[in-house]
Amino acid sequence: MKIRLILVDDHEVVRSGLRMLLASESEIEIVAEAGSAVEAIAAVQEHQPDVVLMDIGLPDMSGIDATKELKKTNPESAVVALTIHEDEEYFFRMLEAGASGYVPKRAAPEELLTAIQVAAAGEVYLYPSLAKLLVKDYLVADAPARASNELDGLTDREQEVLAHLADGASNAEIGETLSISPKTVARHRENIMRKLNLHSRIELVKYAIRKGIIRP
Amino acid sequence: MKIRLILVDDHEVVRSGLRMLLASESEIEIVAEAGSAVEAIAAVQEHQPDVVLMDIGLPDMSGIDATKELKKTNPESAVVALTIHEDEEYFFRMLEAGASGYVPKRAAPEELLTAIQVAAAGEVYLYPSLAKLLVKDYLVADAPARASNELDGLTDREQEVLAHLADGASNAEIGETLSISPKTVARHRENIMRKLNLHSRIELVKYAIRKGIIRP
DNA sequence: ACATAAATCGGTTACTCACCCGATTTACAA
DNA sequence: TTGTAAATCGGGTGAGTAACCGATTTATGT
Repeated sequence: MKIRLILVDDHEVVRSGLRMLLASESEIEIVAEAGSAVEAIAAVQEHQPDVVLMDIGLPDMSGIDATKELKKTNPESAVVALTIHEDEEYFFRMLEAGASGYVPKRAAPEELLTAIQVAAAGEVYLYPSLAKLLVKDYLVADAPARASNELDGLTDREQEVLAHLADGASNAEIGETLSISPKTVARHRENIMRKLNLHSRIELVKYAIRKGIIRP
Repeated sequence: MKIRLILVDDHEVVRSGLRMLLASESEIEIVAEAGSAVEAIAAVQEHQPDVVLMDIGLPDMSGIDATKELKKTNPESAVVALTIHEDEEYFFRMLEAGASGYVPKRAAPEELLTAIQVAAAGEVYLYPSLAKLLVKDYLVADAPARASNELDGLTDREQEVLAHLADGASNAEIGETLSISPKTVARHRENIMRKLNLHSRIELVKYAIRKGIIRP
């Protein structure tokens, strides 16, 4: 079963180069080409390819927006970005648009072939320098959740009360669920606020979200 | 400049197989081997390799914890996980431990070589099925930020007031900064709460964080 | 010209909050 | 044994909140 592919790039020379390169691969069949975003969208709807090799710098619309359009009508067609851009910005926006692969034009030809095969198989190919960016993003994004467990000297009971406070419960409600007096809850709250140097329930909520105690 | 590598796996046969495979690559030099986590940590401190090829299922300590230890003392040594596990769980925990690559044992030998070279170059190699997991995680994690801009019919002024409310300001403070009566601020707050079906400032804070209006 | 929405201002009321004061019991460590 | 810390309970006060009621002015559009 051949991989049915559409080439999208506004430069004829680039397309012919890619055609030559990919023609040597018997697994790949180029069913159409496009020099603009609108041509690409039309070609995809007509041919329903397995993979779309998408440039980002197109004359009429960015490859990112083109990919979003494609994914609306033909979500089964995998999109591989092939571009000169190696910035964080373009990379992440292409992922959000629904791309299954991202390969800079400076990459080795074998890497492009790999990316196409991977995308056709429903997986994701990330060029190493960009994989690094994504991992970095993952680590900083989930950092707060992992940075918890150090709750600045709060006792067990205080942490328990904090969880309910941040959830939006009143002193009375918390007292009921924990089977203690609302005044005791208020006392715990005072101690929490003093220890954390916070002065309102809203600051408590933000603190709890930062520490991963509750979700927004 | 050869890539100096340490093999970590508790099965002698696996190590000898990898030794054979990697010996054929002139770029790679195996400087040590280890059959357990403690051996691995000692070997890394002694040889300071460019890359550590790390199994996860070790007898004394998991490869994940071993990687964490390694990264504390020798952060320059890149770790590539080579394992039978393809679960989300192990993969993400290995990333958090500081791995620069993750290759399942079922992968093709060339992919392992690529991963080692990529890791030695300071980049990150992700096997496609796992890259897909990471991209998926990225898309769901950042979904709230992108889901904003649709602020459920709030007027400009209401959004402005909401931002200050979620920041923790009182009606009086907001009135001062916006040069309007605190009663007007309260009125805006009422309208906001009715439109969003929220009933406390704390819920407003969580809403604002979900929508990306403020940071926790 | 009339309707609609937005933005503004005022009053009232029950409730909660944040902060202060006091206290006892329990438990664990110096 | 004598602290110290944690957890519990209570009173009091001024400020703020959430919820209703009312109103006017100013656009914007039909």
